[in-house]
Amino acid sequence: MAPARSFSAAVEDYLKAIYRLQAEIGGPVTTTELGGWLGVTASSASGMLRKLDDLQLVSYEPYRGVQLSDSGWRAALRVVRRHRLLELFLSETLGLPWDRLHDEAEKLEHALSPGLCEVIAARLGDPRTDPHGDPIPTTDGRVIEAPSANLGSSLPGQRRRVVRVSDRDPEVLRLLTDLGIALGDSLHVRDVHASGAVTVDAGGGVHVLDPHVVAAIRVEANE
Amino acid sequence: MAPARSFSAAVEDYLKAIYRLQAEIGGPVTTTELGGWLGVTASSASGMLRKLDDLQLVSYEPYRGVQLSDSGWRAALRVVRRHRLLELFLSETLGLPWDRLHDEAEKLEHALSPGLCEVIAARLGDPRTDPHGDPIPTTDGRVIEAPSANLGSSLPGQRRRVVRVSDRDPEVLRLLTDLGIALGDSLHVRDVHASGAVTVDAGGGVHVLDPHVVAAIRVEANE
DNA sequence: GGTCAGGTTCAGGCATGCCAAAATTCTGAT
DNA sequence: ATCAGAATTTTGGCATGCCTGAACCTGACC
Repeated sequence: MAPARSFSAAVEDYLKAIYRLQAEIGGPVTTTELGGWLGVTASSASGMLRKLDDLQLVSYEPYRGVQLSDSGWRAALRVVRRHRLLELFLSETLGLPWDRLHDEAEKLEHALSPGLCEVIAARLGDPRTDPHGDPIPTTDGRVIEAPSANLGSSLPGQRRRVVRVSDRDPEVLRLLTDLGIALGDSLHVRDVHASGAVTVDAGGGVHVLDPHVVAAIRVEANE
Repeated sequence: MAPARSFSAAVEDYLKAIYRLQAEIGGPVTTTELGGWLGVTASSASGMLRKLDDLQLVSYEPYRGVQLSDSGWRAALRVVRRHRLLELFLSETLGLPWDRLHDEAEKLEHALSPGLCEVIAARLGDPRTDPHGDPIPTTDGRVIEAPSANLGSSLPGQRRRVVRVSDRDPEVLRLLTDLGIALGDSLHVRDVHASGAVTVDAGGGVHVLDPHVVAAIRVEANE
């Protein structure tokens, strides 16, 4: 079994970012993408990537992009697990609205000990998903991604259930709250515009969701 | 009203340590004491003190010791508030035993946003004391210290109630748990030894508490 | 094989820590 | 009361981690 050392907050943030970007674009992650995502310059990212490579957390070919190594992958999942458990914990125990969960968890996750993390998990009944529908990795490093599709790939007339919403942009989450759209809700797709906007009937009313919002919403794969 | 900036974890730790030591010894705090408390060399502490003085958080006379300034005092109380609320929160929501609270809170306190802190406070019903009996400072910077005395200053024959136990040493807390002594319990003082040890009847049995343990226990001032 | 967007390296900044050496204050003996 | 040695404190030099901007490479494409 891996030593499961603990890493600096910066290292954890990089690992998590690489994990997320890699999943999103399905291939090696670019220095600039990474820096952009983390809000640091490309030169900072480049420097850190060399370090992560030395630590064997990523495999990094200069000028070619990065990918998580096996141990980097496991380390990233540990951080993601902490993050998502914290989001759920804050939501359950404090009733924090979902648009505030991400930022708070982002800060706390680096200070959460593995021991306390598991106490929280146990208390929550070893949950599988967080309040945004994101799967919570297990302690032994598995993630069960329920198949889902972008709302934008829906066709007019379809009825789709919201199964996952990106926690990255609080604005979007607040908007959805205001529109009365929550996780698990069923949306009737009325129209898919060329611009990427989608018109949906959410039960409470008909709304035009702009592309930015559409991109944040994932729906069940079929039905 | 003060700007209430936010400080680095290191700065917060120094402020909290100065706050605590100042209260304990009732006067300016020494560089070496501070370093010892924080597990850092005196030279590191000295360097930080100059910085804190520049930030106007302390008044620092080289070679003469430090004292918190007004704004340093308020900043320290904010950290203490976060720490103690977290301890209570972890205890209430997770049932974490009191010997594990301090260390977890110590790490989390630097990552807890003011907003979330107040959500927690509200959820707990704006409590006044934490699980060790330490008073929780209010948002406007007041601390109500209930009068209490060291267990060691008791006299044989007295009956004293445990109102506060130092959270600094988990060992002591575990020992007390094992002996069945908890906050609020009544102790019958049997004997006070020259060594500083105290023999008590705790209801569940008679125990000789060594000076280290005695020093951690505070009892109600009178009865 | 030149161009240029993207990537890397270099020099340097800030925060914090350490050790060793210098400075200061304290203490106890005369 | 004084002063030498002990104890404490500060300073200076250096290390690490992470960041930045500027200058310099690379490699993919025309």
